[in-house]
Amino acid sequence: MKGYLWTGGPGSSASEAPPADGRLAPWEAIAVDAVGNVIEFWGFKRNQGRVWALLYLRGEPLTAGEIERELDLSKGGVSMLLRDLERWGVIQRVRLPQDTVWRYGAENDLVRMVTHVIEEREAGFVARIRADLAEARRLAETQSGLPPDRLQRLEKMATLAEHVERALRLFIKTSRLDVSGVLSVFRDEATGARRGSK
Amino acid sequence: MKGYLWTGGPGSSASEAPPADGRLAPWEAIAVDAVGNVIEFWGFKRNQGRVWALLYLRGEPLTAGEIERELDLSKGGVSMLLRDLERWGVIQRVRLPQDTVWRYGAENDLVRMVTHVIEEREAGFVARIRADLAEARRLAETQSGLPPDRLQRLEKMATLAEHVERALRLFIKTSRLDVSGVLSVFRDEATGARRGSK
DNA sequence: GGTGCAGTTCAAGCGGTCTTGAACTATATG
DNA sequence: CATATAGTTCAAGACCGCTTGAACTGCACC
Repeated sequence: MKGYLWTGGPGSSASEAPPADGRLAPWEAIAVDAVGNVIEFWGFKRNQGRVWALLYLRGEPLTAGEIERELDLSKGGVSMLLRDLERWGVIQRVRLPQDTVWRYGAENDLVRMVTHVIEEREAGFVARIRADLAEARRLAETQSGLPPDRLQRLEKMATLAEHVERALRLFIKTSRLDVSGVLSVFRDEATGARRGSK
Repeated sequence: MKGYLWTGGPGSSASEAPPADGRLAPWEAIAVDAVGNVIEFWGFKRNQGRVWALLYLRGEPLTAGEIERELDLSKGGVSMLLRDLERWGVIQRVRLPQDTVWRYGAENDLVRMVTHVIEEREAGFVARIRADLAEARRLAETQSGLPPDRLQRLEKMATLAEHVERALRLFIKTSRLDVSGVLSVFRDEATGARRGSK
């Protein structure tokens, strides 16, 4: 997640999508890219978001080949993306009765996955920072001729880090709660729809 | 902000710093790198964080040359980093009375800067996503033969986006409040210390 | 067993940002 | 004015993750 999120001009980012392949409807392309942008913003791959979004919007499971064509991705790429998404539990691999090929359907817990991964990532990251600052403090304290104000500033740094950490935790908890309401709605309708179709 | 934050092994990230230049004390190197990691995590350049941290820890203004040596950076790089930091108001350029060269001192509003930039970035980003999803919905509605459940899923997507947005806003507000207390302490002590020294 | 298609793996290339280092400008000093 | 040092700019290249595409595996069907 870097500045390149903003390098695009005033125009809508989605409209920059290359007019590549075959069937993807314009409104689908826009929605799919929007999700792709969000997911990239959160530190995942853009195409992971796009694949999930396509599967979610379609409502019924697609084959790898279909995904490949719709999103104009390479065979190998699709394989890896699907593996990641499946491992994280945001898509499901199904084999329909009289069918010989795997199909992939969207689960609805994208948000749960994002918060989960973020939580894990953030927690580990923050822990490392804390450990580093603690180590620095330990080393600094053993130094004999160190001016006291320097040590003080180091300690303030550590304090600040702790507060940021608390804020982060709170955010994750809050966003989870906030989103879970929406999620349940998601779940109810969407699974019903998928079961109903095809 | 990407996965490369985690590619480092189990060891502390700070300890991987190359044993390059001259004077930087070990505890300083660790603290400086820790801040660098945080700042990179938030979408800035690692070295921007390292420069600020060095200036903050030292308490008194340094010259560009000193920074260059301490952090083992190139002349040109230091110049650009300092310009960025100054523009954002997190360091201050000062010329001491009987001195001919510029020196740079840390301001204490690093956090204010981070939340500010994040706020701006996030707001613009979220707005774009919303616009894209709205556009997609508009297009989808004009389609005649579209199954109603598809449209429904698109709408749910938009709803979800709004909720995430709300959560984000809340986070920024909260973290600001939470951190402002710490900040004031920072300000009091640190400016005093800087004024007192040299 | 042979053929064809679905799916996986991974080295190589691409596209992006960050850093470097040399040329250039500005400023102080003899 | 000449010289030296501080500071800026920017093209070239380092660096790094993502995607591609070809080789490979697995499986079904003839």
